[in-house]
Amino acid sequence: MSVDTAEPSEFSPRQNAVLEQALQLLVDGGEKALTTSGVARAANCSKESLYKWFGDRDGLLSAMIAYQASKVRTFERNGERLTAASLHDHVVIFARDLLEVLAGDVSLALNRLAIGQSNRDGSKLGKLLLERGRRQIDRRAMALIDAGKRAGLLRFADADEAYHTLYGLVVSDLHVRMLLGEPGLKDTARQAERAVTAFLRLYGTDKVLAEMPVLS
Amino acid sequence: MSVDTAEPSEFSPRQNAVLEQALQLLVDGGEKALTTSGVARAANCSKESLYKWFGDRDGLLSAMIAYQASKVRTFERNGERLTAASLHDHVVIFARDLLEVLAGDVSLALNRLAIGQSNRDGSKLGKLLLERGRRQIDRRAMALIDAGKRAGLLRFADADEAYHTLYGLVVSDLHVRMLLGEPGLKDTARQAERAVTAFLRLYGTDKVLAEMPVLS
DNA sequence: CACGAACCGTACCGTACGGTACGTATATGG
DNA sequence: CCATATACGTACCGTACGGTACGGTTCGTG
Repeated sequence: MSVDTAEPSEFSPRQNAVLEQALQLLVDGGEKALTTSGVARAANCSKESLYKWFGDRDGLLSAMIAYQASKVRTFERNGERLTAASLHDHVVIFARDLLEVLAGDVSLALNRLAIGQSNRDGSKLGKLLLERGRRQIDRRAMALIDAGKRAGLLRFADADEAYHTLYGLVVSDLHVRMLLGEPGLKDTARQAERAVTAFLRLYGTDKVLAEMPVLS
Repeated sequence: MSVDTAEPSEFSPRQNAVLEQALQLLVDGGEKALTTSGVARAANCSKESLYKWFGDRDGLLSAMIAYQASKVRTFERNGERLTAASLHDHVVIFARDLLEVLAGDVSLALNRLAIGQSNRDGSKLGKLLLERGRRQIDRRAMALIDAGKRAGLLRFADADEAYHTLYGLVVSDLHVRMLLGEPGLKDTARQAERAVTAFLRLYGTDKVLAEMPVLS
């Protein structure tokens, strides 16, 4: 396992601590609770410092996204040989991780924030969130899918298409429902298993299909 | 074709016109642009009337959702006999309609609004949006899927599970990306076709699979 | 015509936010 | 010991919003 190297802390430790407090505030009370005065009070810093460090409120929001993205690191698979069983397991683990990330407090809060602003700031935050937050997980999935293809376990023409199919099967409308505040959507395990079964049925080669339960 | 009977206009025509203006304002400028004064000005009505009709700002937002939901009516299939080809076509049409609805200006604006508020109002708007906005499309899809099963074209144990699979295949992460403001996601036709192909491959009986192109 | 209800336009109030300015404390470096 | 920089805390300003009050106007009804 090798961890991705992140640019070492875009911000100073003090600033990171402030951003942490800001995220906590956002998670607890939503965007409305995220006032510059509130952040300063919660983080024991001055508003003047906030504006010096982050420019303005939007800069603070961007910094929060960048900071959170820098915290979430995803591990690359090592190059061990894939079998039908281990591919299945890896994809299931990926699916669960994906659902877990999307269901996280901070992730939901930041997505809500970016979505709420997306039609008045030209979707600056949204772009940031997609680029910094999703690239990691996208790369991990693509690497996994590609490895499956090289091992003769998966078959597809367009890897991106296959990945988006997997994503849709795993997430369905869960993300939007969670963003809308629907409670009780935590049964990720079964959902992940079903999604992976369907994905392998669609893209698996005979080697994989042979080990799957028959359609009853 | 029979149109669903909607409770005839929860609001007066004048109020509907006001809500229409409010929606326009929301679409154009986001939540921040949706001020009570702005709505009153745009709709040529008084703030006092707004508060008399809708109680407070939240009541106005709820009314906007209810009004929009009352506008979107979906048609029920008539009971003609389904064949493999017509099932395919109907599902494709459904998929396209679904993407078209989700990509609509007003739909996106209302979803953004509800999501933005969902962690400070106990997700009242979110619940409303899911209940009033989604039930129609859900029912249409369930009816279609059920008809497919009765015609011996589809096979599944849990219709809800099958529907969510279809939804995920069709929408993938498109909805969230659109909510985040990502531009250029309008190639719905191909996306719908691919999704339906995958869905039928997963849930179609031999009658359906026989008419599908082989996996190359 | 007279009366009342509904409604419009505007002015107003309290509040809370984003952003700025200032006085003070702490720390670093010569 | 002084000088400079950094940051804290507080007070302040302008603005804009949600919500209310009020006078004037339209319109339906007896």
